[in-house]
Amino acid sequence: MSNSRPTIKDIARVTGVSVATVSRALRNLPYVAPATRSKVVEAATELEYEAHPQASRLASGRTWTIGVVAPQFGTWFPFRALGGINSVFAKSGYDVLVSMMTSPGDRLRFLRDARSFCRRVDGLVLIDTFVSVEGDSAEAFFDRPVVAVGERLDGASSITIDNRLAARRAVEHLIELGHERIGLVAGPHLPDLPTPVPEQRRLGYEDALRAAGLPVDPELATSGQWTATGGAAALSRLLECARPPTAVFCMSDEMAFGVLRAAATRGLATPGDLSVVGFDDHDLAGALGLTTMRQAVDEMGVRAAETVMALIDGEPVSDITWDVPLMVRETTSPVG
Amino acid sequence: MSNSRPTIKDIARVTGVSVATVSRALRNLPYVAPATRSKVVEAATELEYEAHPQASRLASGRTWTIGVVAPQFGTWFPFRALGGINSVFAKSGYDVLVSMMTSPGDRLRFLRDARSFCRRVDGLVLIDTFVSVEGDSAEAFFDRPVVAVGERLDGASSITIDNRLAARRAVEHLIELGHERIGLVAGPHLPDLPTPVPEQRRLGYEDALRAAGLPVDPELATSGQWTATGGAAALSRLLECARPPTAVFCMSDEMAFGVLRAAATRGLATPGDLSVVGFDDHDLAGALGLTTMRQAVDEMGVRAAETVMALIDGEPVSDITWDVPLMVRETTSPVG
DNA sequence: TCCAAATCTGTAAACGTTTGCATCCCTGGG
DNA sequence: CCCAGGGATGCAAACGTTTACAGATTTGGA
Repeated sequence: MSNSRPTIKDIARVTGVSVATVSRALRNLPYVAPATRSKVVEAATELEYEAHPQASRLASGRTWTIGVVAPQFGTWFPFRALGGINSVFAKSGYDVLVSMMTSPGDRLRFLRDARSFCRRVDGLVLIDTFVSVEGDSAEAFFDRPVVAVGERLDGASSITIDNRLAARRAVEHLIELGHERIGLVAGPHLPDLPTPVPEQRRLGYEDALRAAGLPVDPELATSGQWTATGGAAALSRLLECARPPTAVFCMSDEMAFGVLRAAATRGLATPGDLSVVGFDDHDLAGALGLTTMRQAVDEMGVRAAETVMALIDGEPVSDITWDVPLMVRETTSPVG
Repeated sequence: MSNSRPTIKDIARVTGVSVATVSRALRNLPYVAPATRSKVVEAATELEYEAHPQASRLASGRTWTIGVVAPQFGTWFPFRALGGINSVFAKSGYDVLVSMMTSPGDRLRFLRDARSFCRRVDGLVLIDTFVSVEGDSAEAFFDRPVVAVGERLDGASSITIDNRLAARRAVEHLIELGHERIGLVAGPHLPDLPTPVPEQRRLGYEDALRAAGLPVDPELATSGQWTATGGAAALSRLLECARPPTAVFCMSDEMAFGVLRAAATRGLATPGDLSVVGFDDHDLAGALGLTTMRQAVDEMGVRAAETVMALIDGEPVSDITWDVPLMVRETTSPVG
């Protein structure tokens, strides 16, 4: 009659043991006789039994679910990270619950909903959210282990990069090639997205210049709005300078793509007339030959997933700084 | 003492009614006196009560969760769709559980795990998965309402585009500009990803040529591997023809980006020497000035989300074909 | 005034697990 | 031979809701 799925009771009846023993046998708990265990396992496979997720979650308190919070507005970074995160959890038996913030302002909505969101998950991965948890530590506020990728958060493990150092390295690469007028295409500091990232990268840019004894010319720094279109516009502005740059450092690859495009439409050769270095190692960077700083986002995602599982298992909070290697490709060359 | 979250019993005790009444009051069920309801609601907000998700799921059978299955290998399309889907569910109180397929071969793993995955969700959105459900209809197999985006599935609602017609329109655009030698940069038909998409787009390409009385020259069709790098290589091959094309149609924007890049490094002007039209309207297409066929993925995602909710509410299966408008930008011009 | 229907509320049984505790059995050391 | 201790199992109480059912109360029409 009932073609619905078998319950633990069915297995118990078929094998002639109690539900408690079935439960223990199937979860590999100790104190189950080998013979009993195999009998139970056999019956379970036979009947295609699988524990009812909601029931076992209610009883055990474990949800076997990880919440991932990501911004929807930056498309490339979070998706890549999500891929890395997912690949780990798929193997480990965790479900992945995603919550996306559709606009920077959504951070507020998220914080308001956070407590109810948290009840559904055993742990949390925050990607580039830049939520600030007033007072409380993250773990206390969310009542769950938290790992943040791309940002640092009190009471949470974090997977970050050294934005300042990476930016400095990018600019040093240009300096080593002999460039002295180096433009900066910056991501703006959005008023409702309190990220220190653009500031850090700007400082790294200035670090490199100063260390080389070069002047920091404010005329050479302009905003690219974090978009390719904005990057194109930024280059136009830079080229109108009295002494235009021979190279530019862009805070993101997307902006660099815009710069590349704008240069091409103006008949400027890259890297002949203009060297360009980006930041991210976007999916398309390799194919388009863009020299850039590689942020290995998928690997960071993998690490984030492993870290949150470690936290759940009781290991202490940790901070990891990921390396950002320079990928030299075809958009940078000696000045000339 | 206990600082744990309040349960429905606490509300019942505080307000002096039974748990049943509390449950009914908070879920806006009928047969609750207005005075009682407001008293309960007040107490609930006061105590910051929120129903324990696992408990209510166990009791009601509703999970208030939607499963989204997406390929991880095509980065742009699924992430955009996920964004659209999420924006709807965030408002509707559904959680979004994602499962990503890390390789085309993962479709098999997914099918194996599908039944257990399904128990956690009320409905399913499949993005470009091309799973084939032997025999059963999708709804019967998954035991849940299903909507497929980018593909058609028996027993599921679907949100698709007319790939053949869209490709035809793209090529017609080139023909109208006077081009007669039109190359095709195709996505290959992967052996373990049974998608009809590349075949359909190829047919559309041929439709347009034939309708205009132009020959279909097999030398002008080559594979771009669905990647920018592959697109660049594809153009090299096309240019080695005895009579190279004056225009190319690419089955994806990513491949088109590669073509654009390869043209530039060869000193070919776009669109002066080579017109290019892509397919997708990738995030970067606008900024790079690529003429392309616009697949409004986020809107399709929104529609998919609405459709799965409709299915859950008992509405019948439906098929929607989404329009794919031509976005004329700066990579196509009259043959010269 | 009376009765049926409609509205409101409570009791208690699900939902399908997990787990603390008690029990029984077996083994081995003294 | 006895007893301690641990392995193996079962019983039954959670876990925190939802919901069928049954009373209780109110309403309205005759």
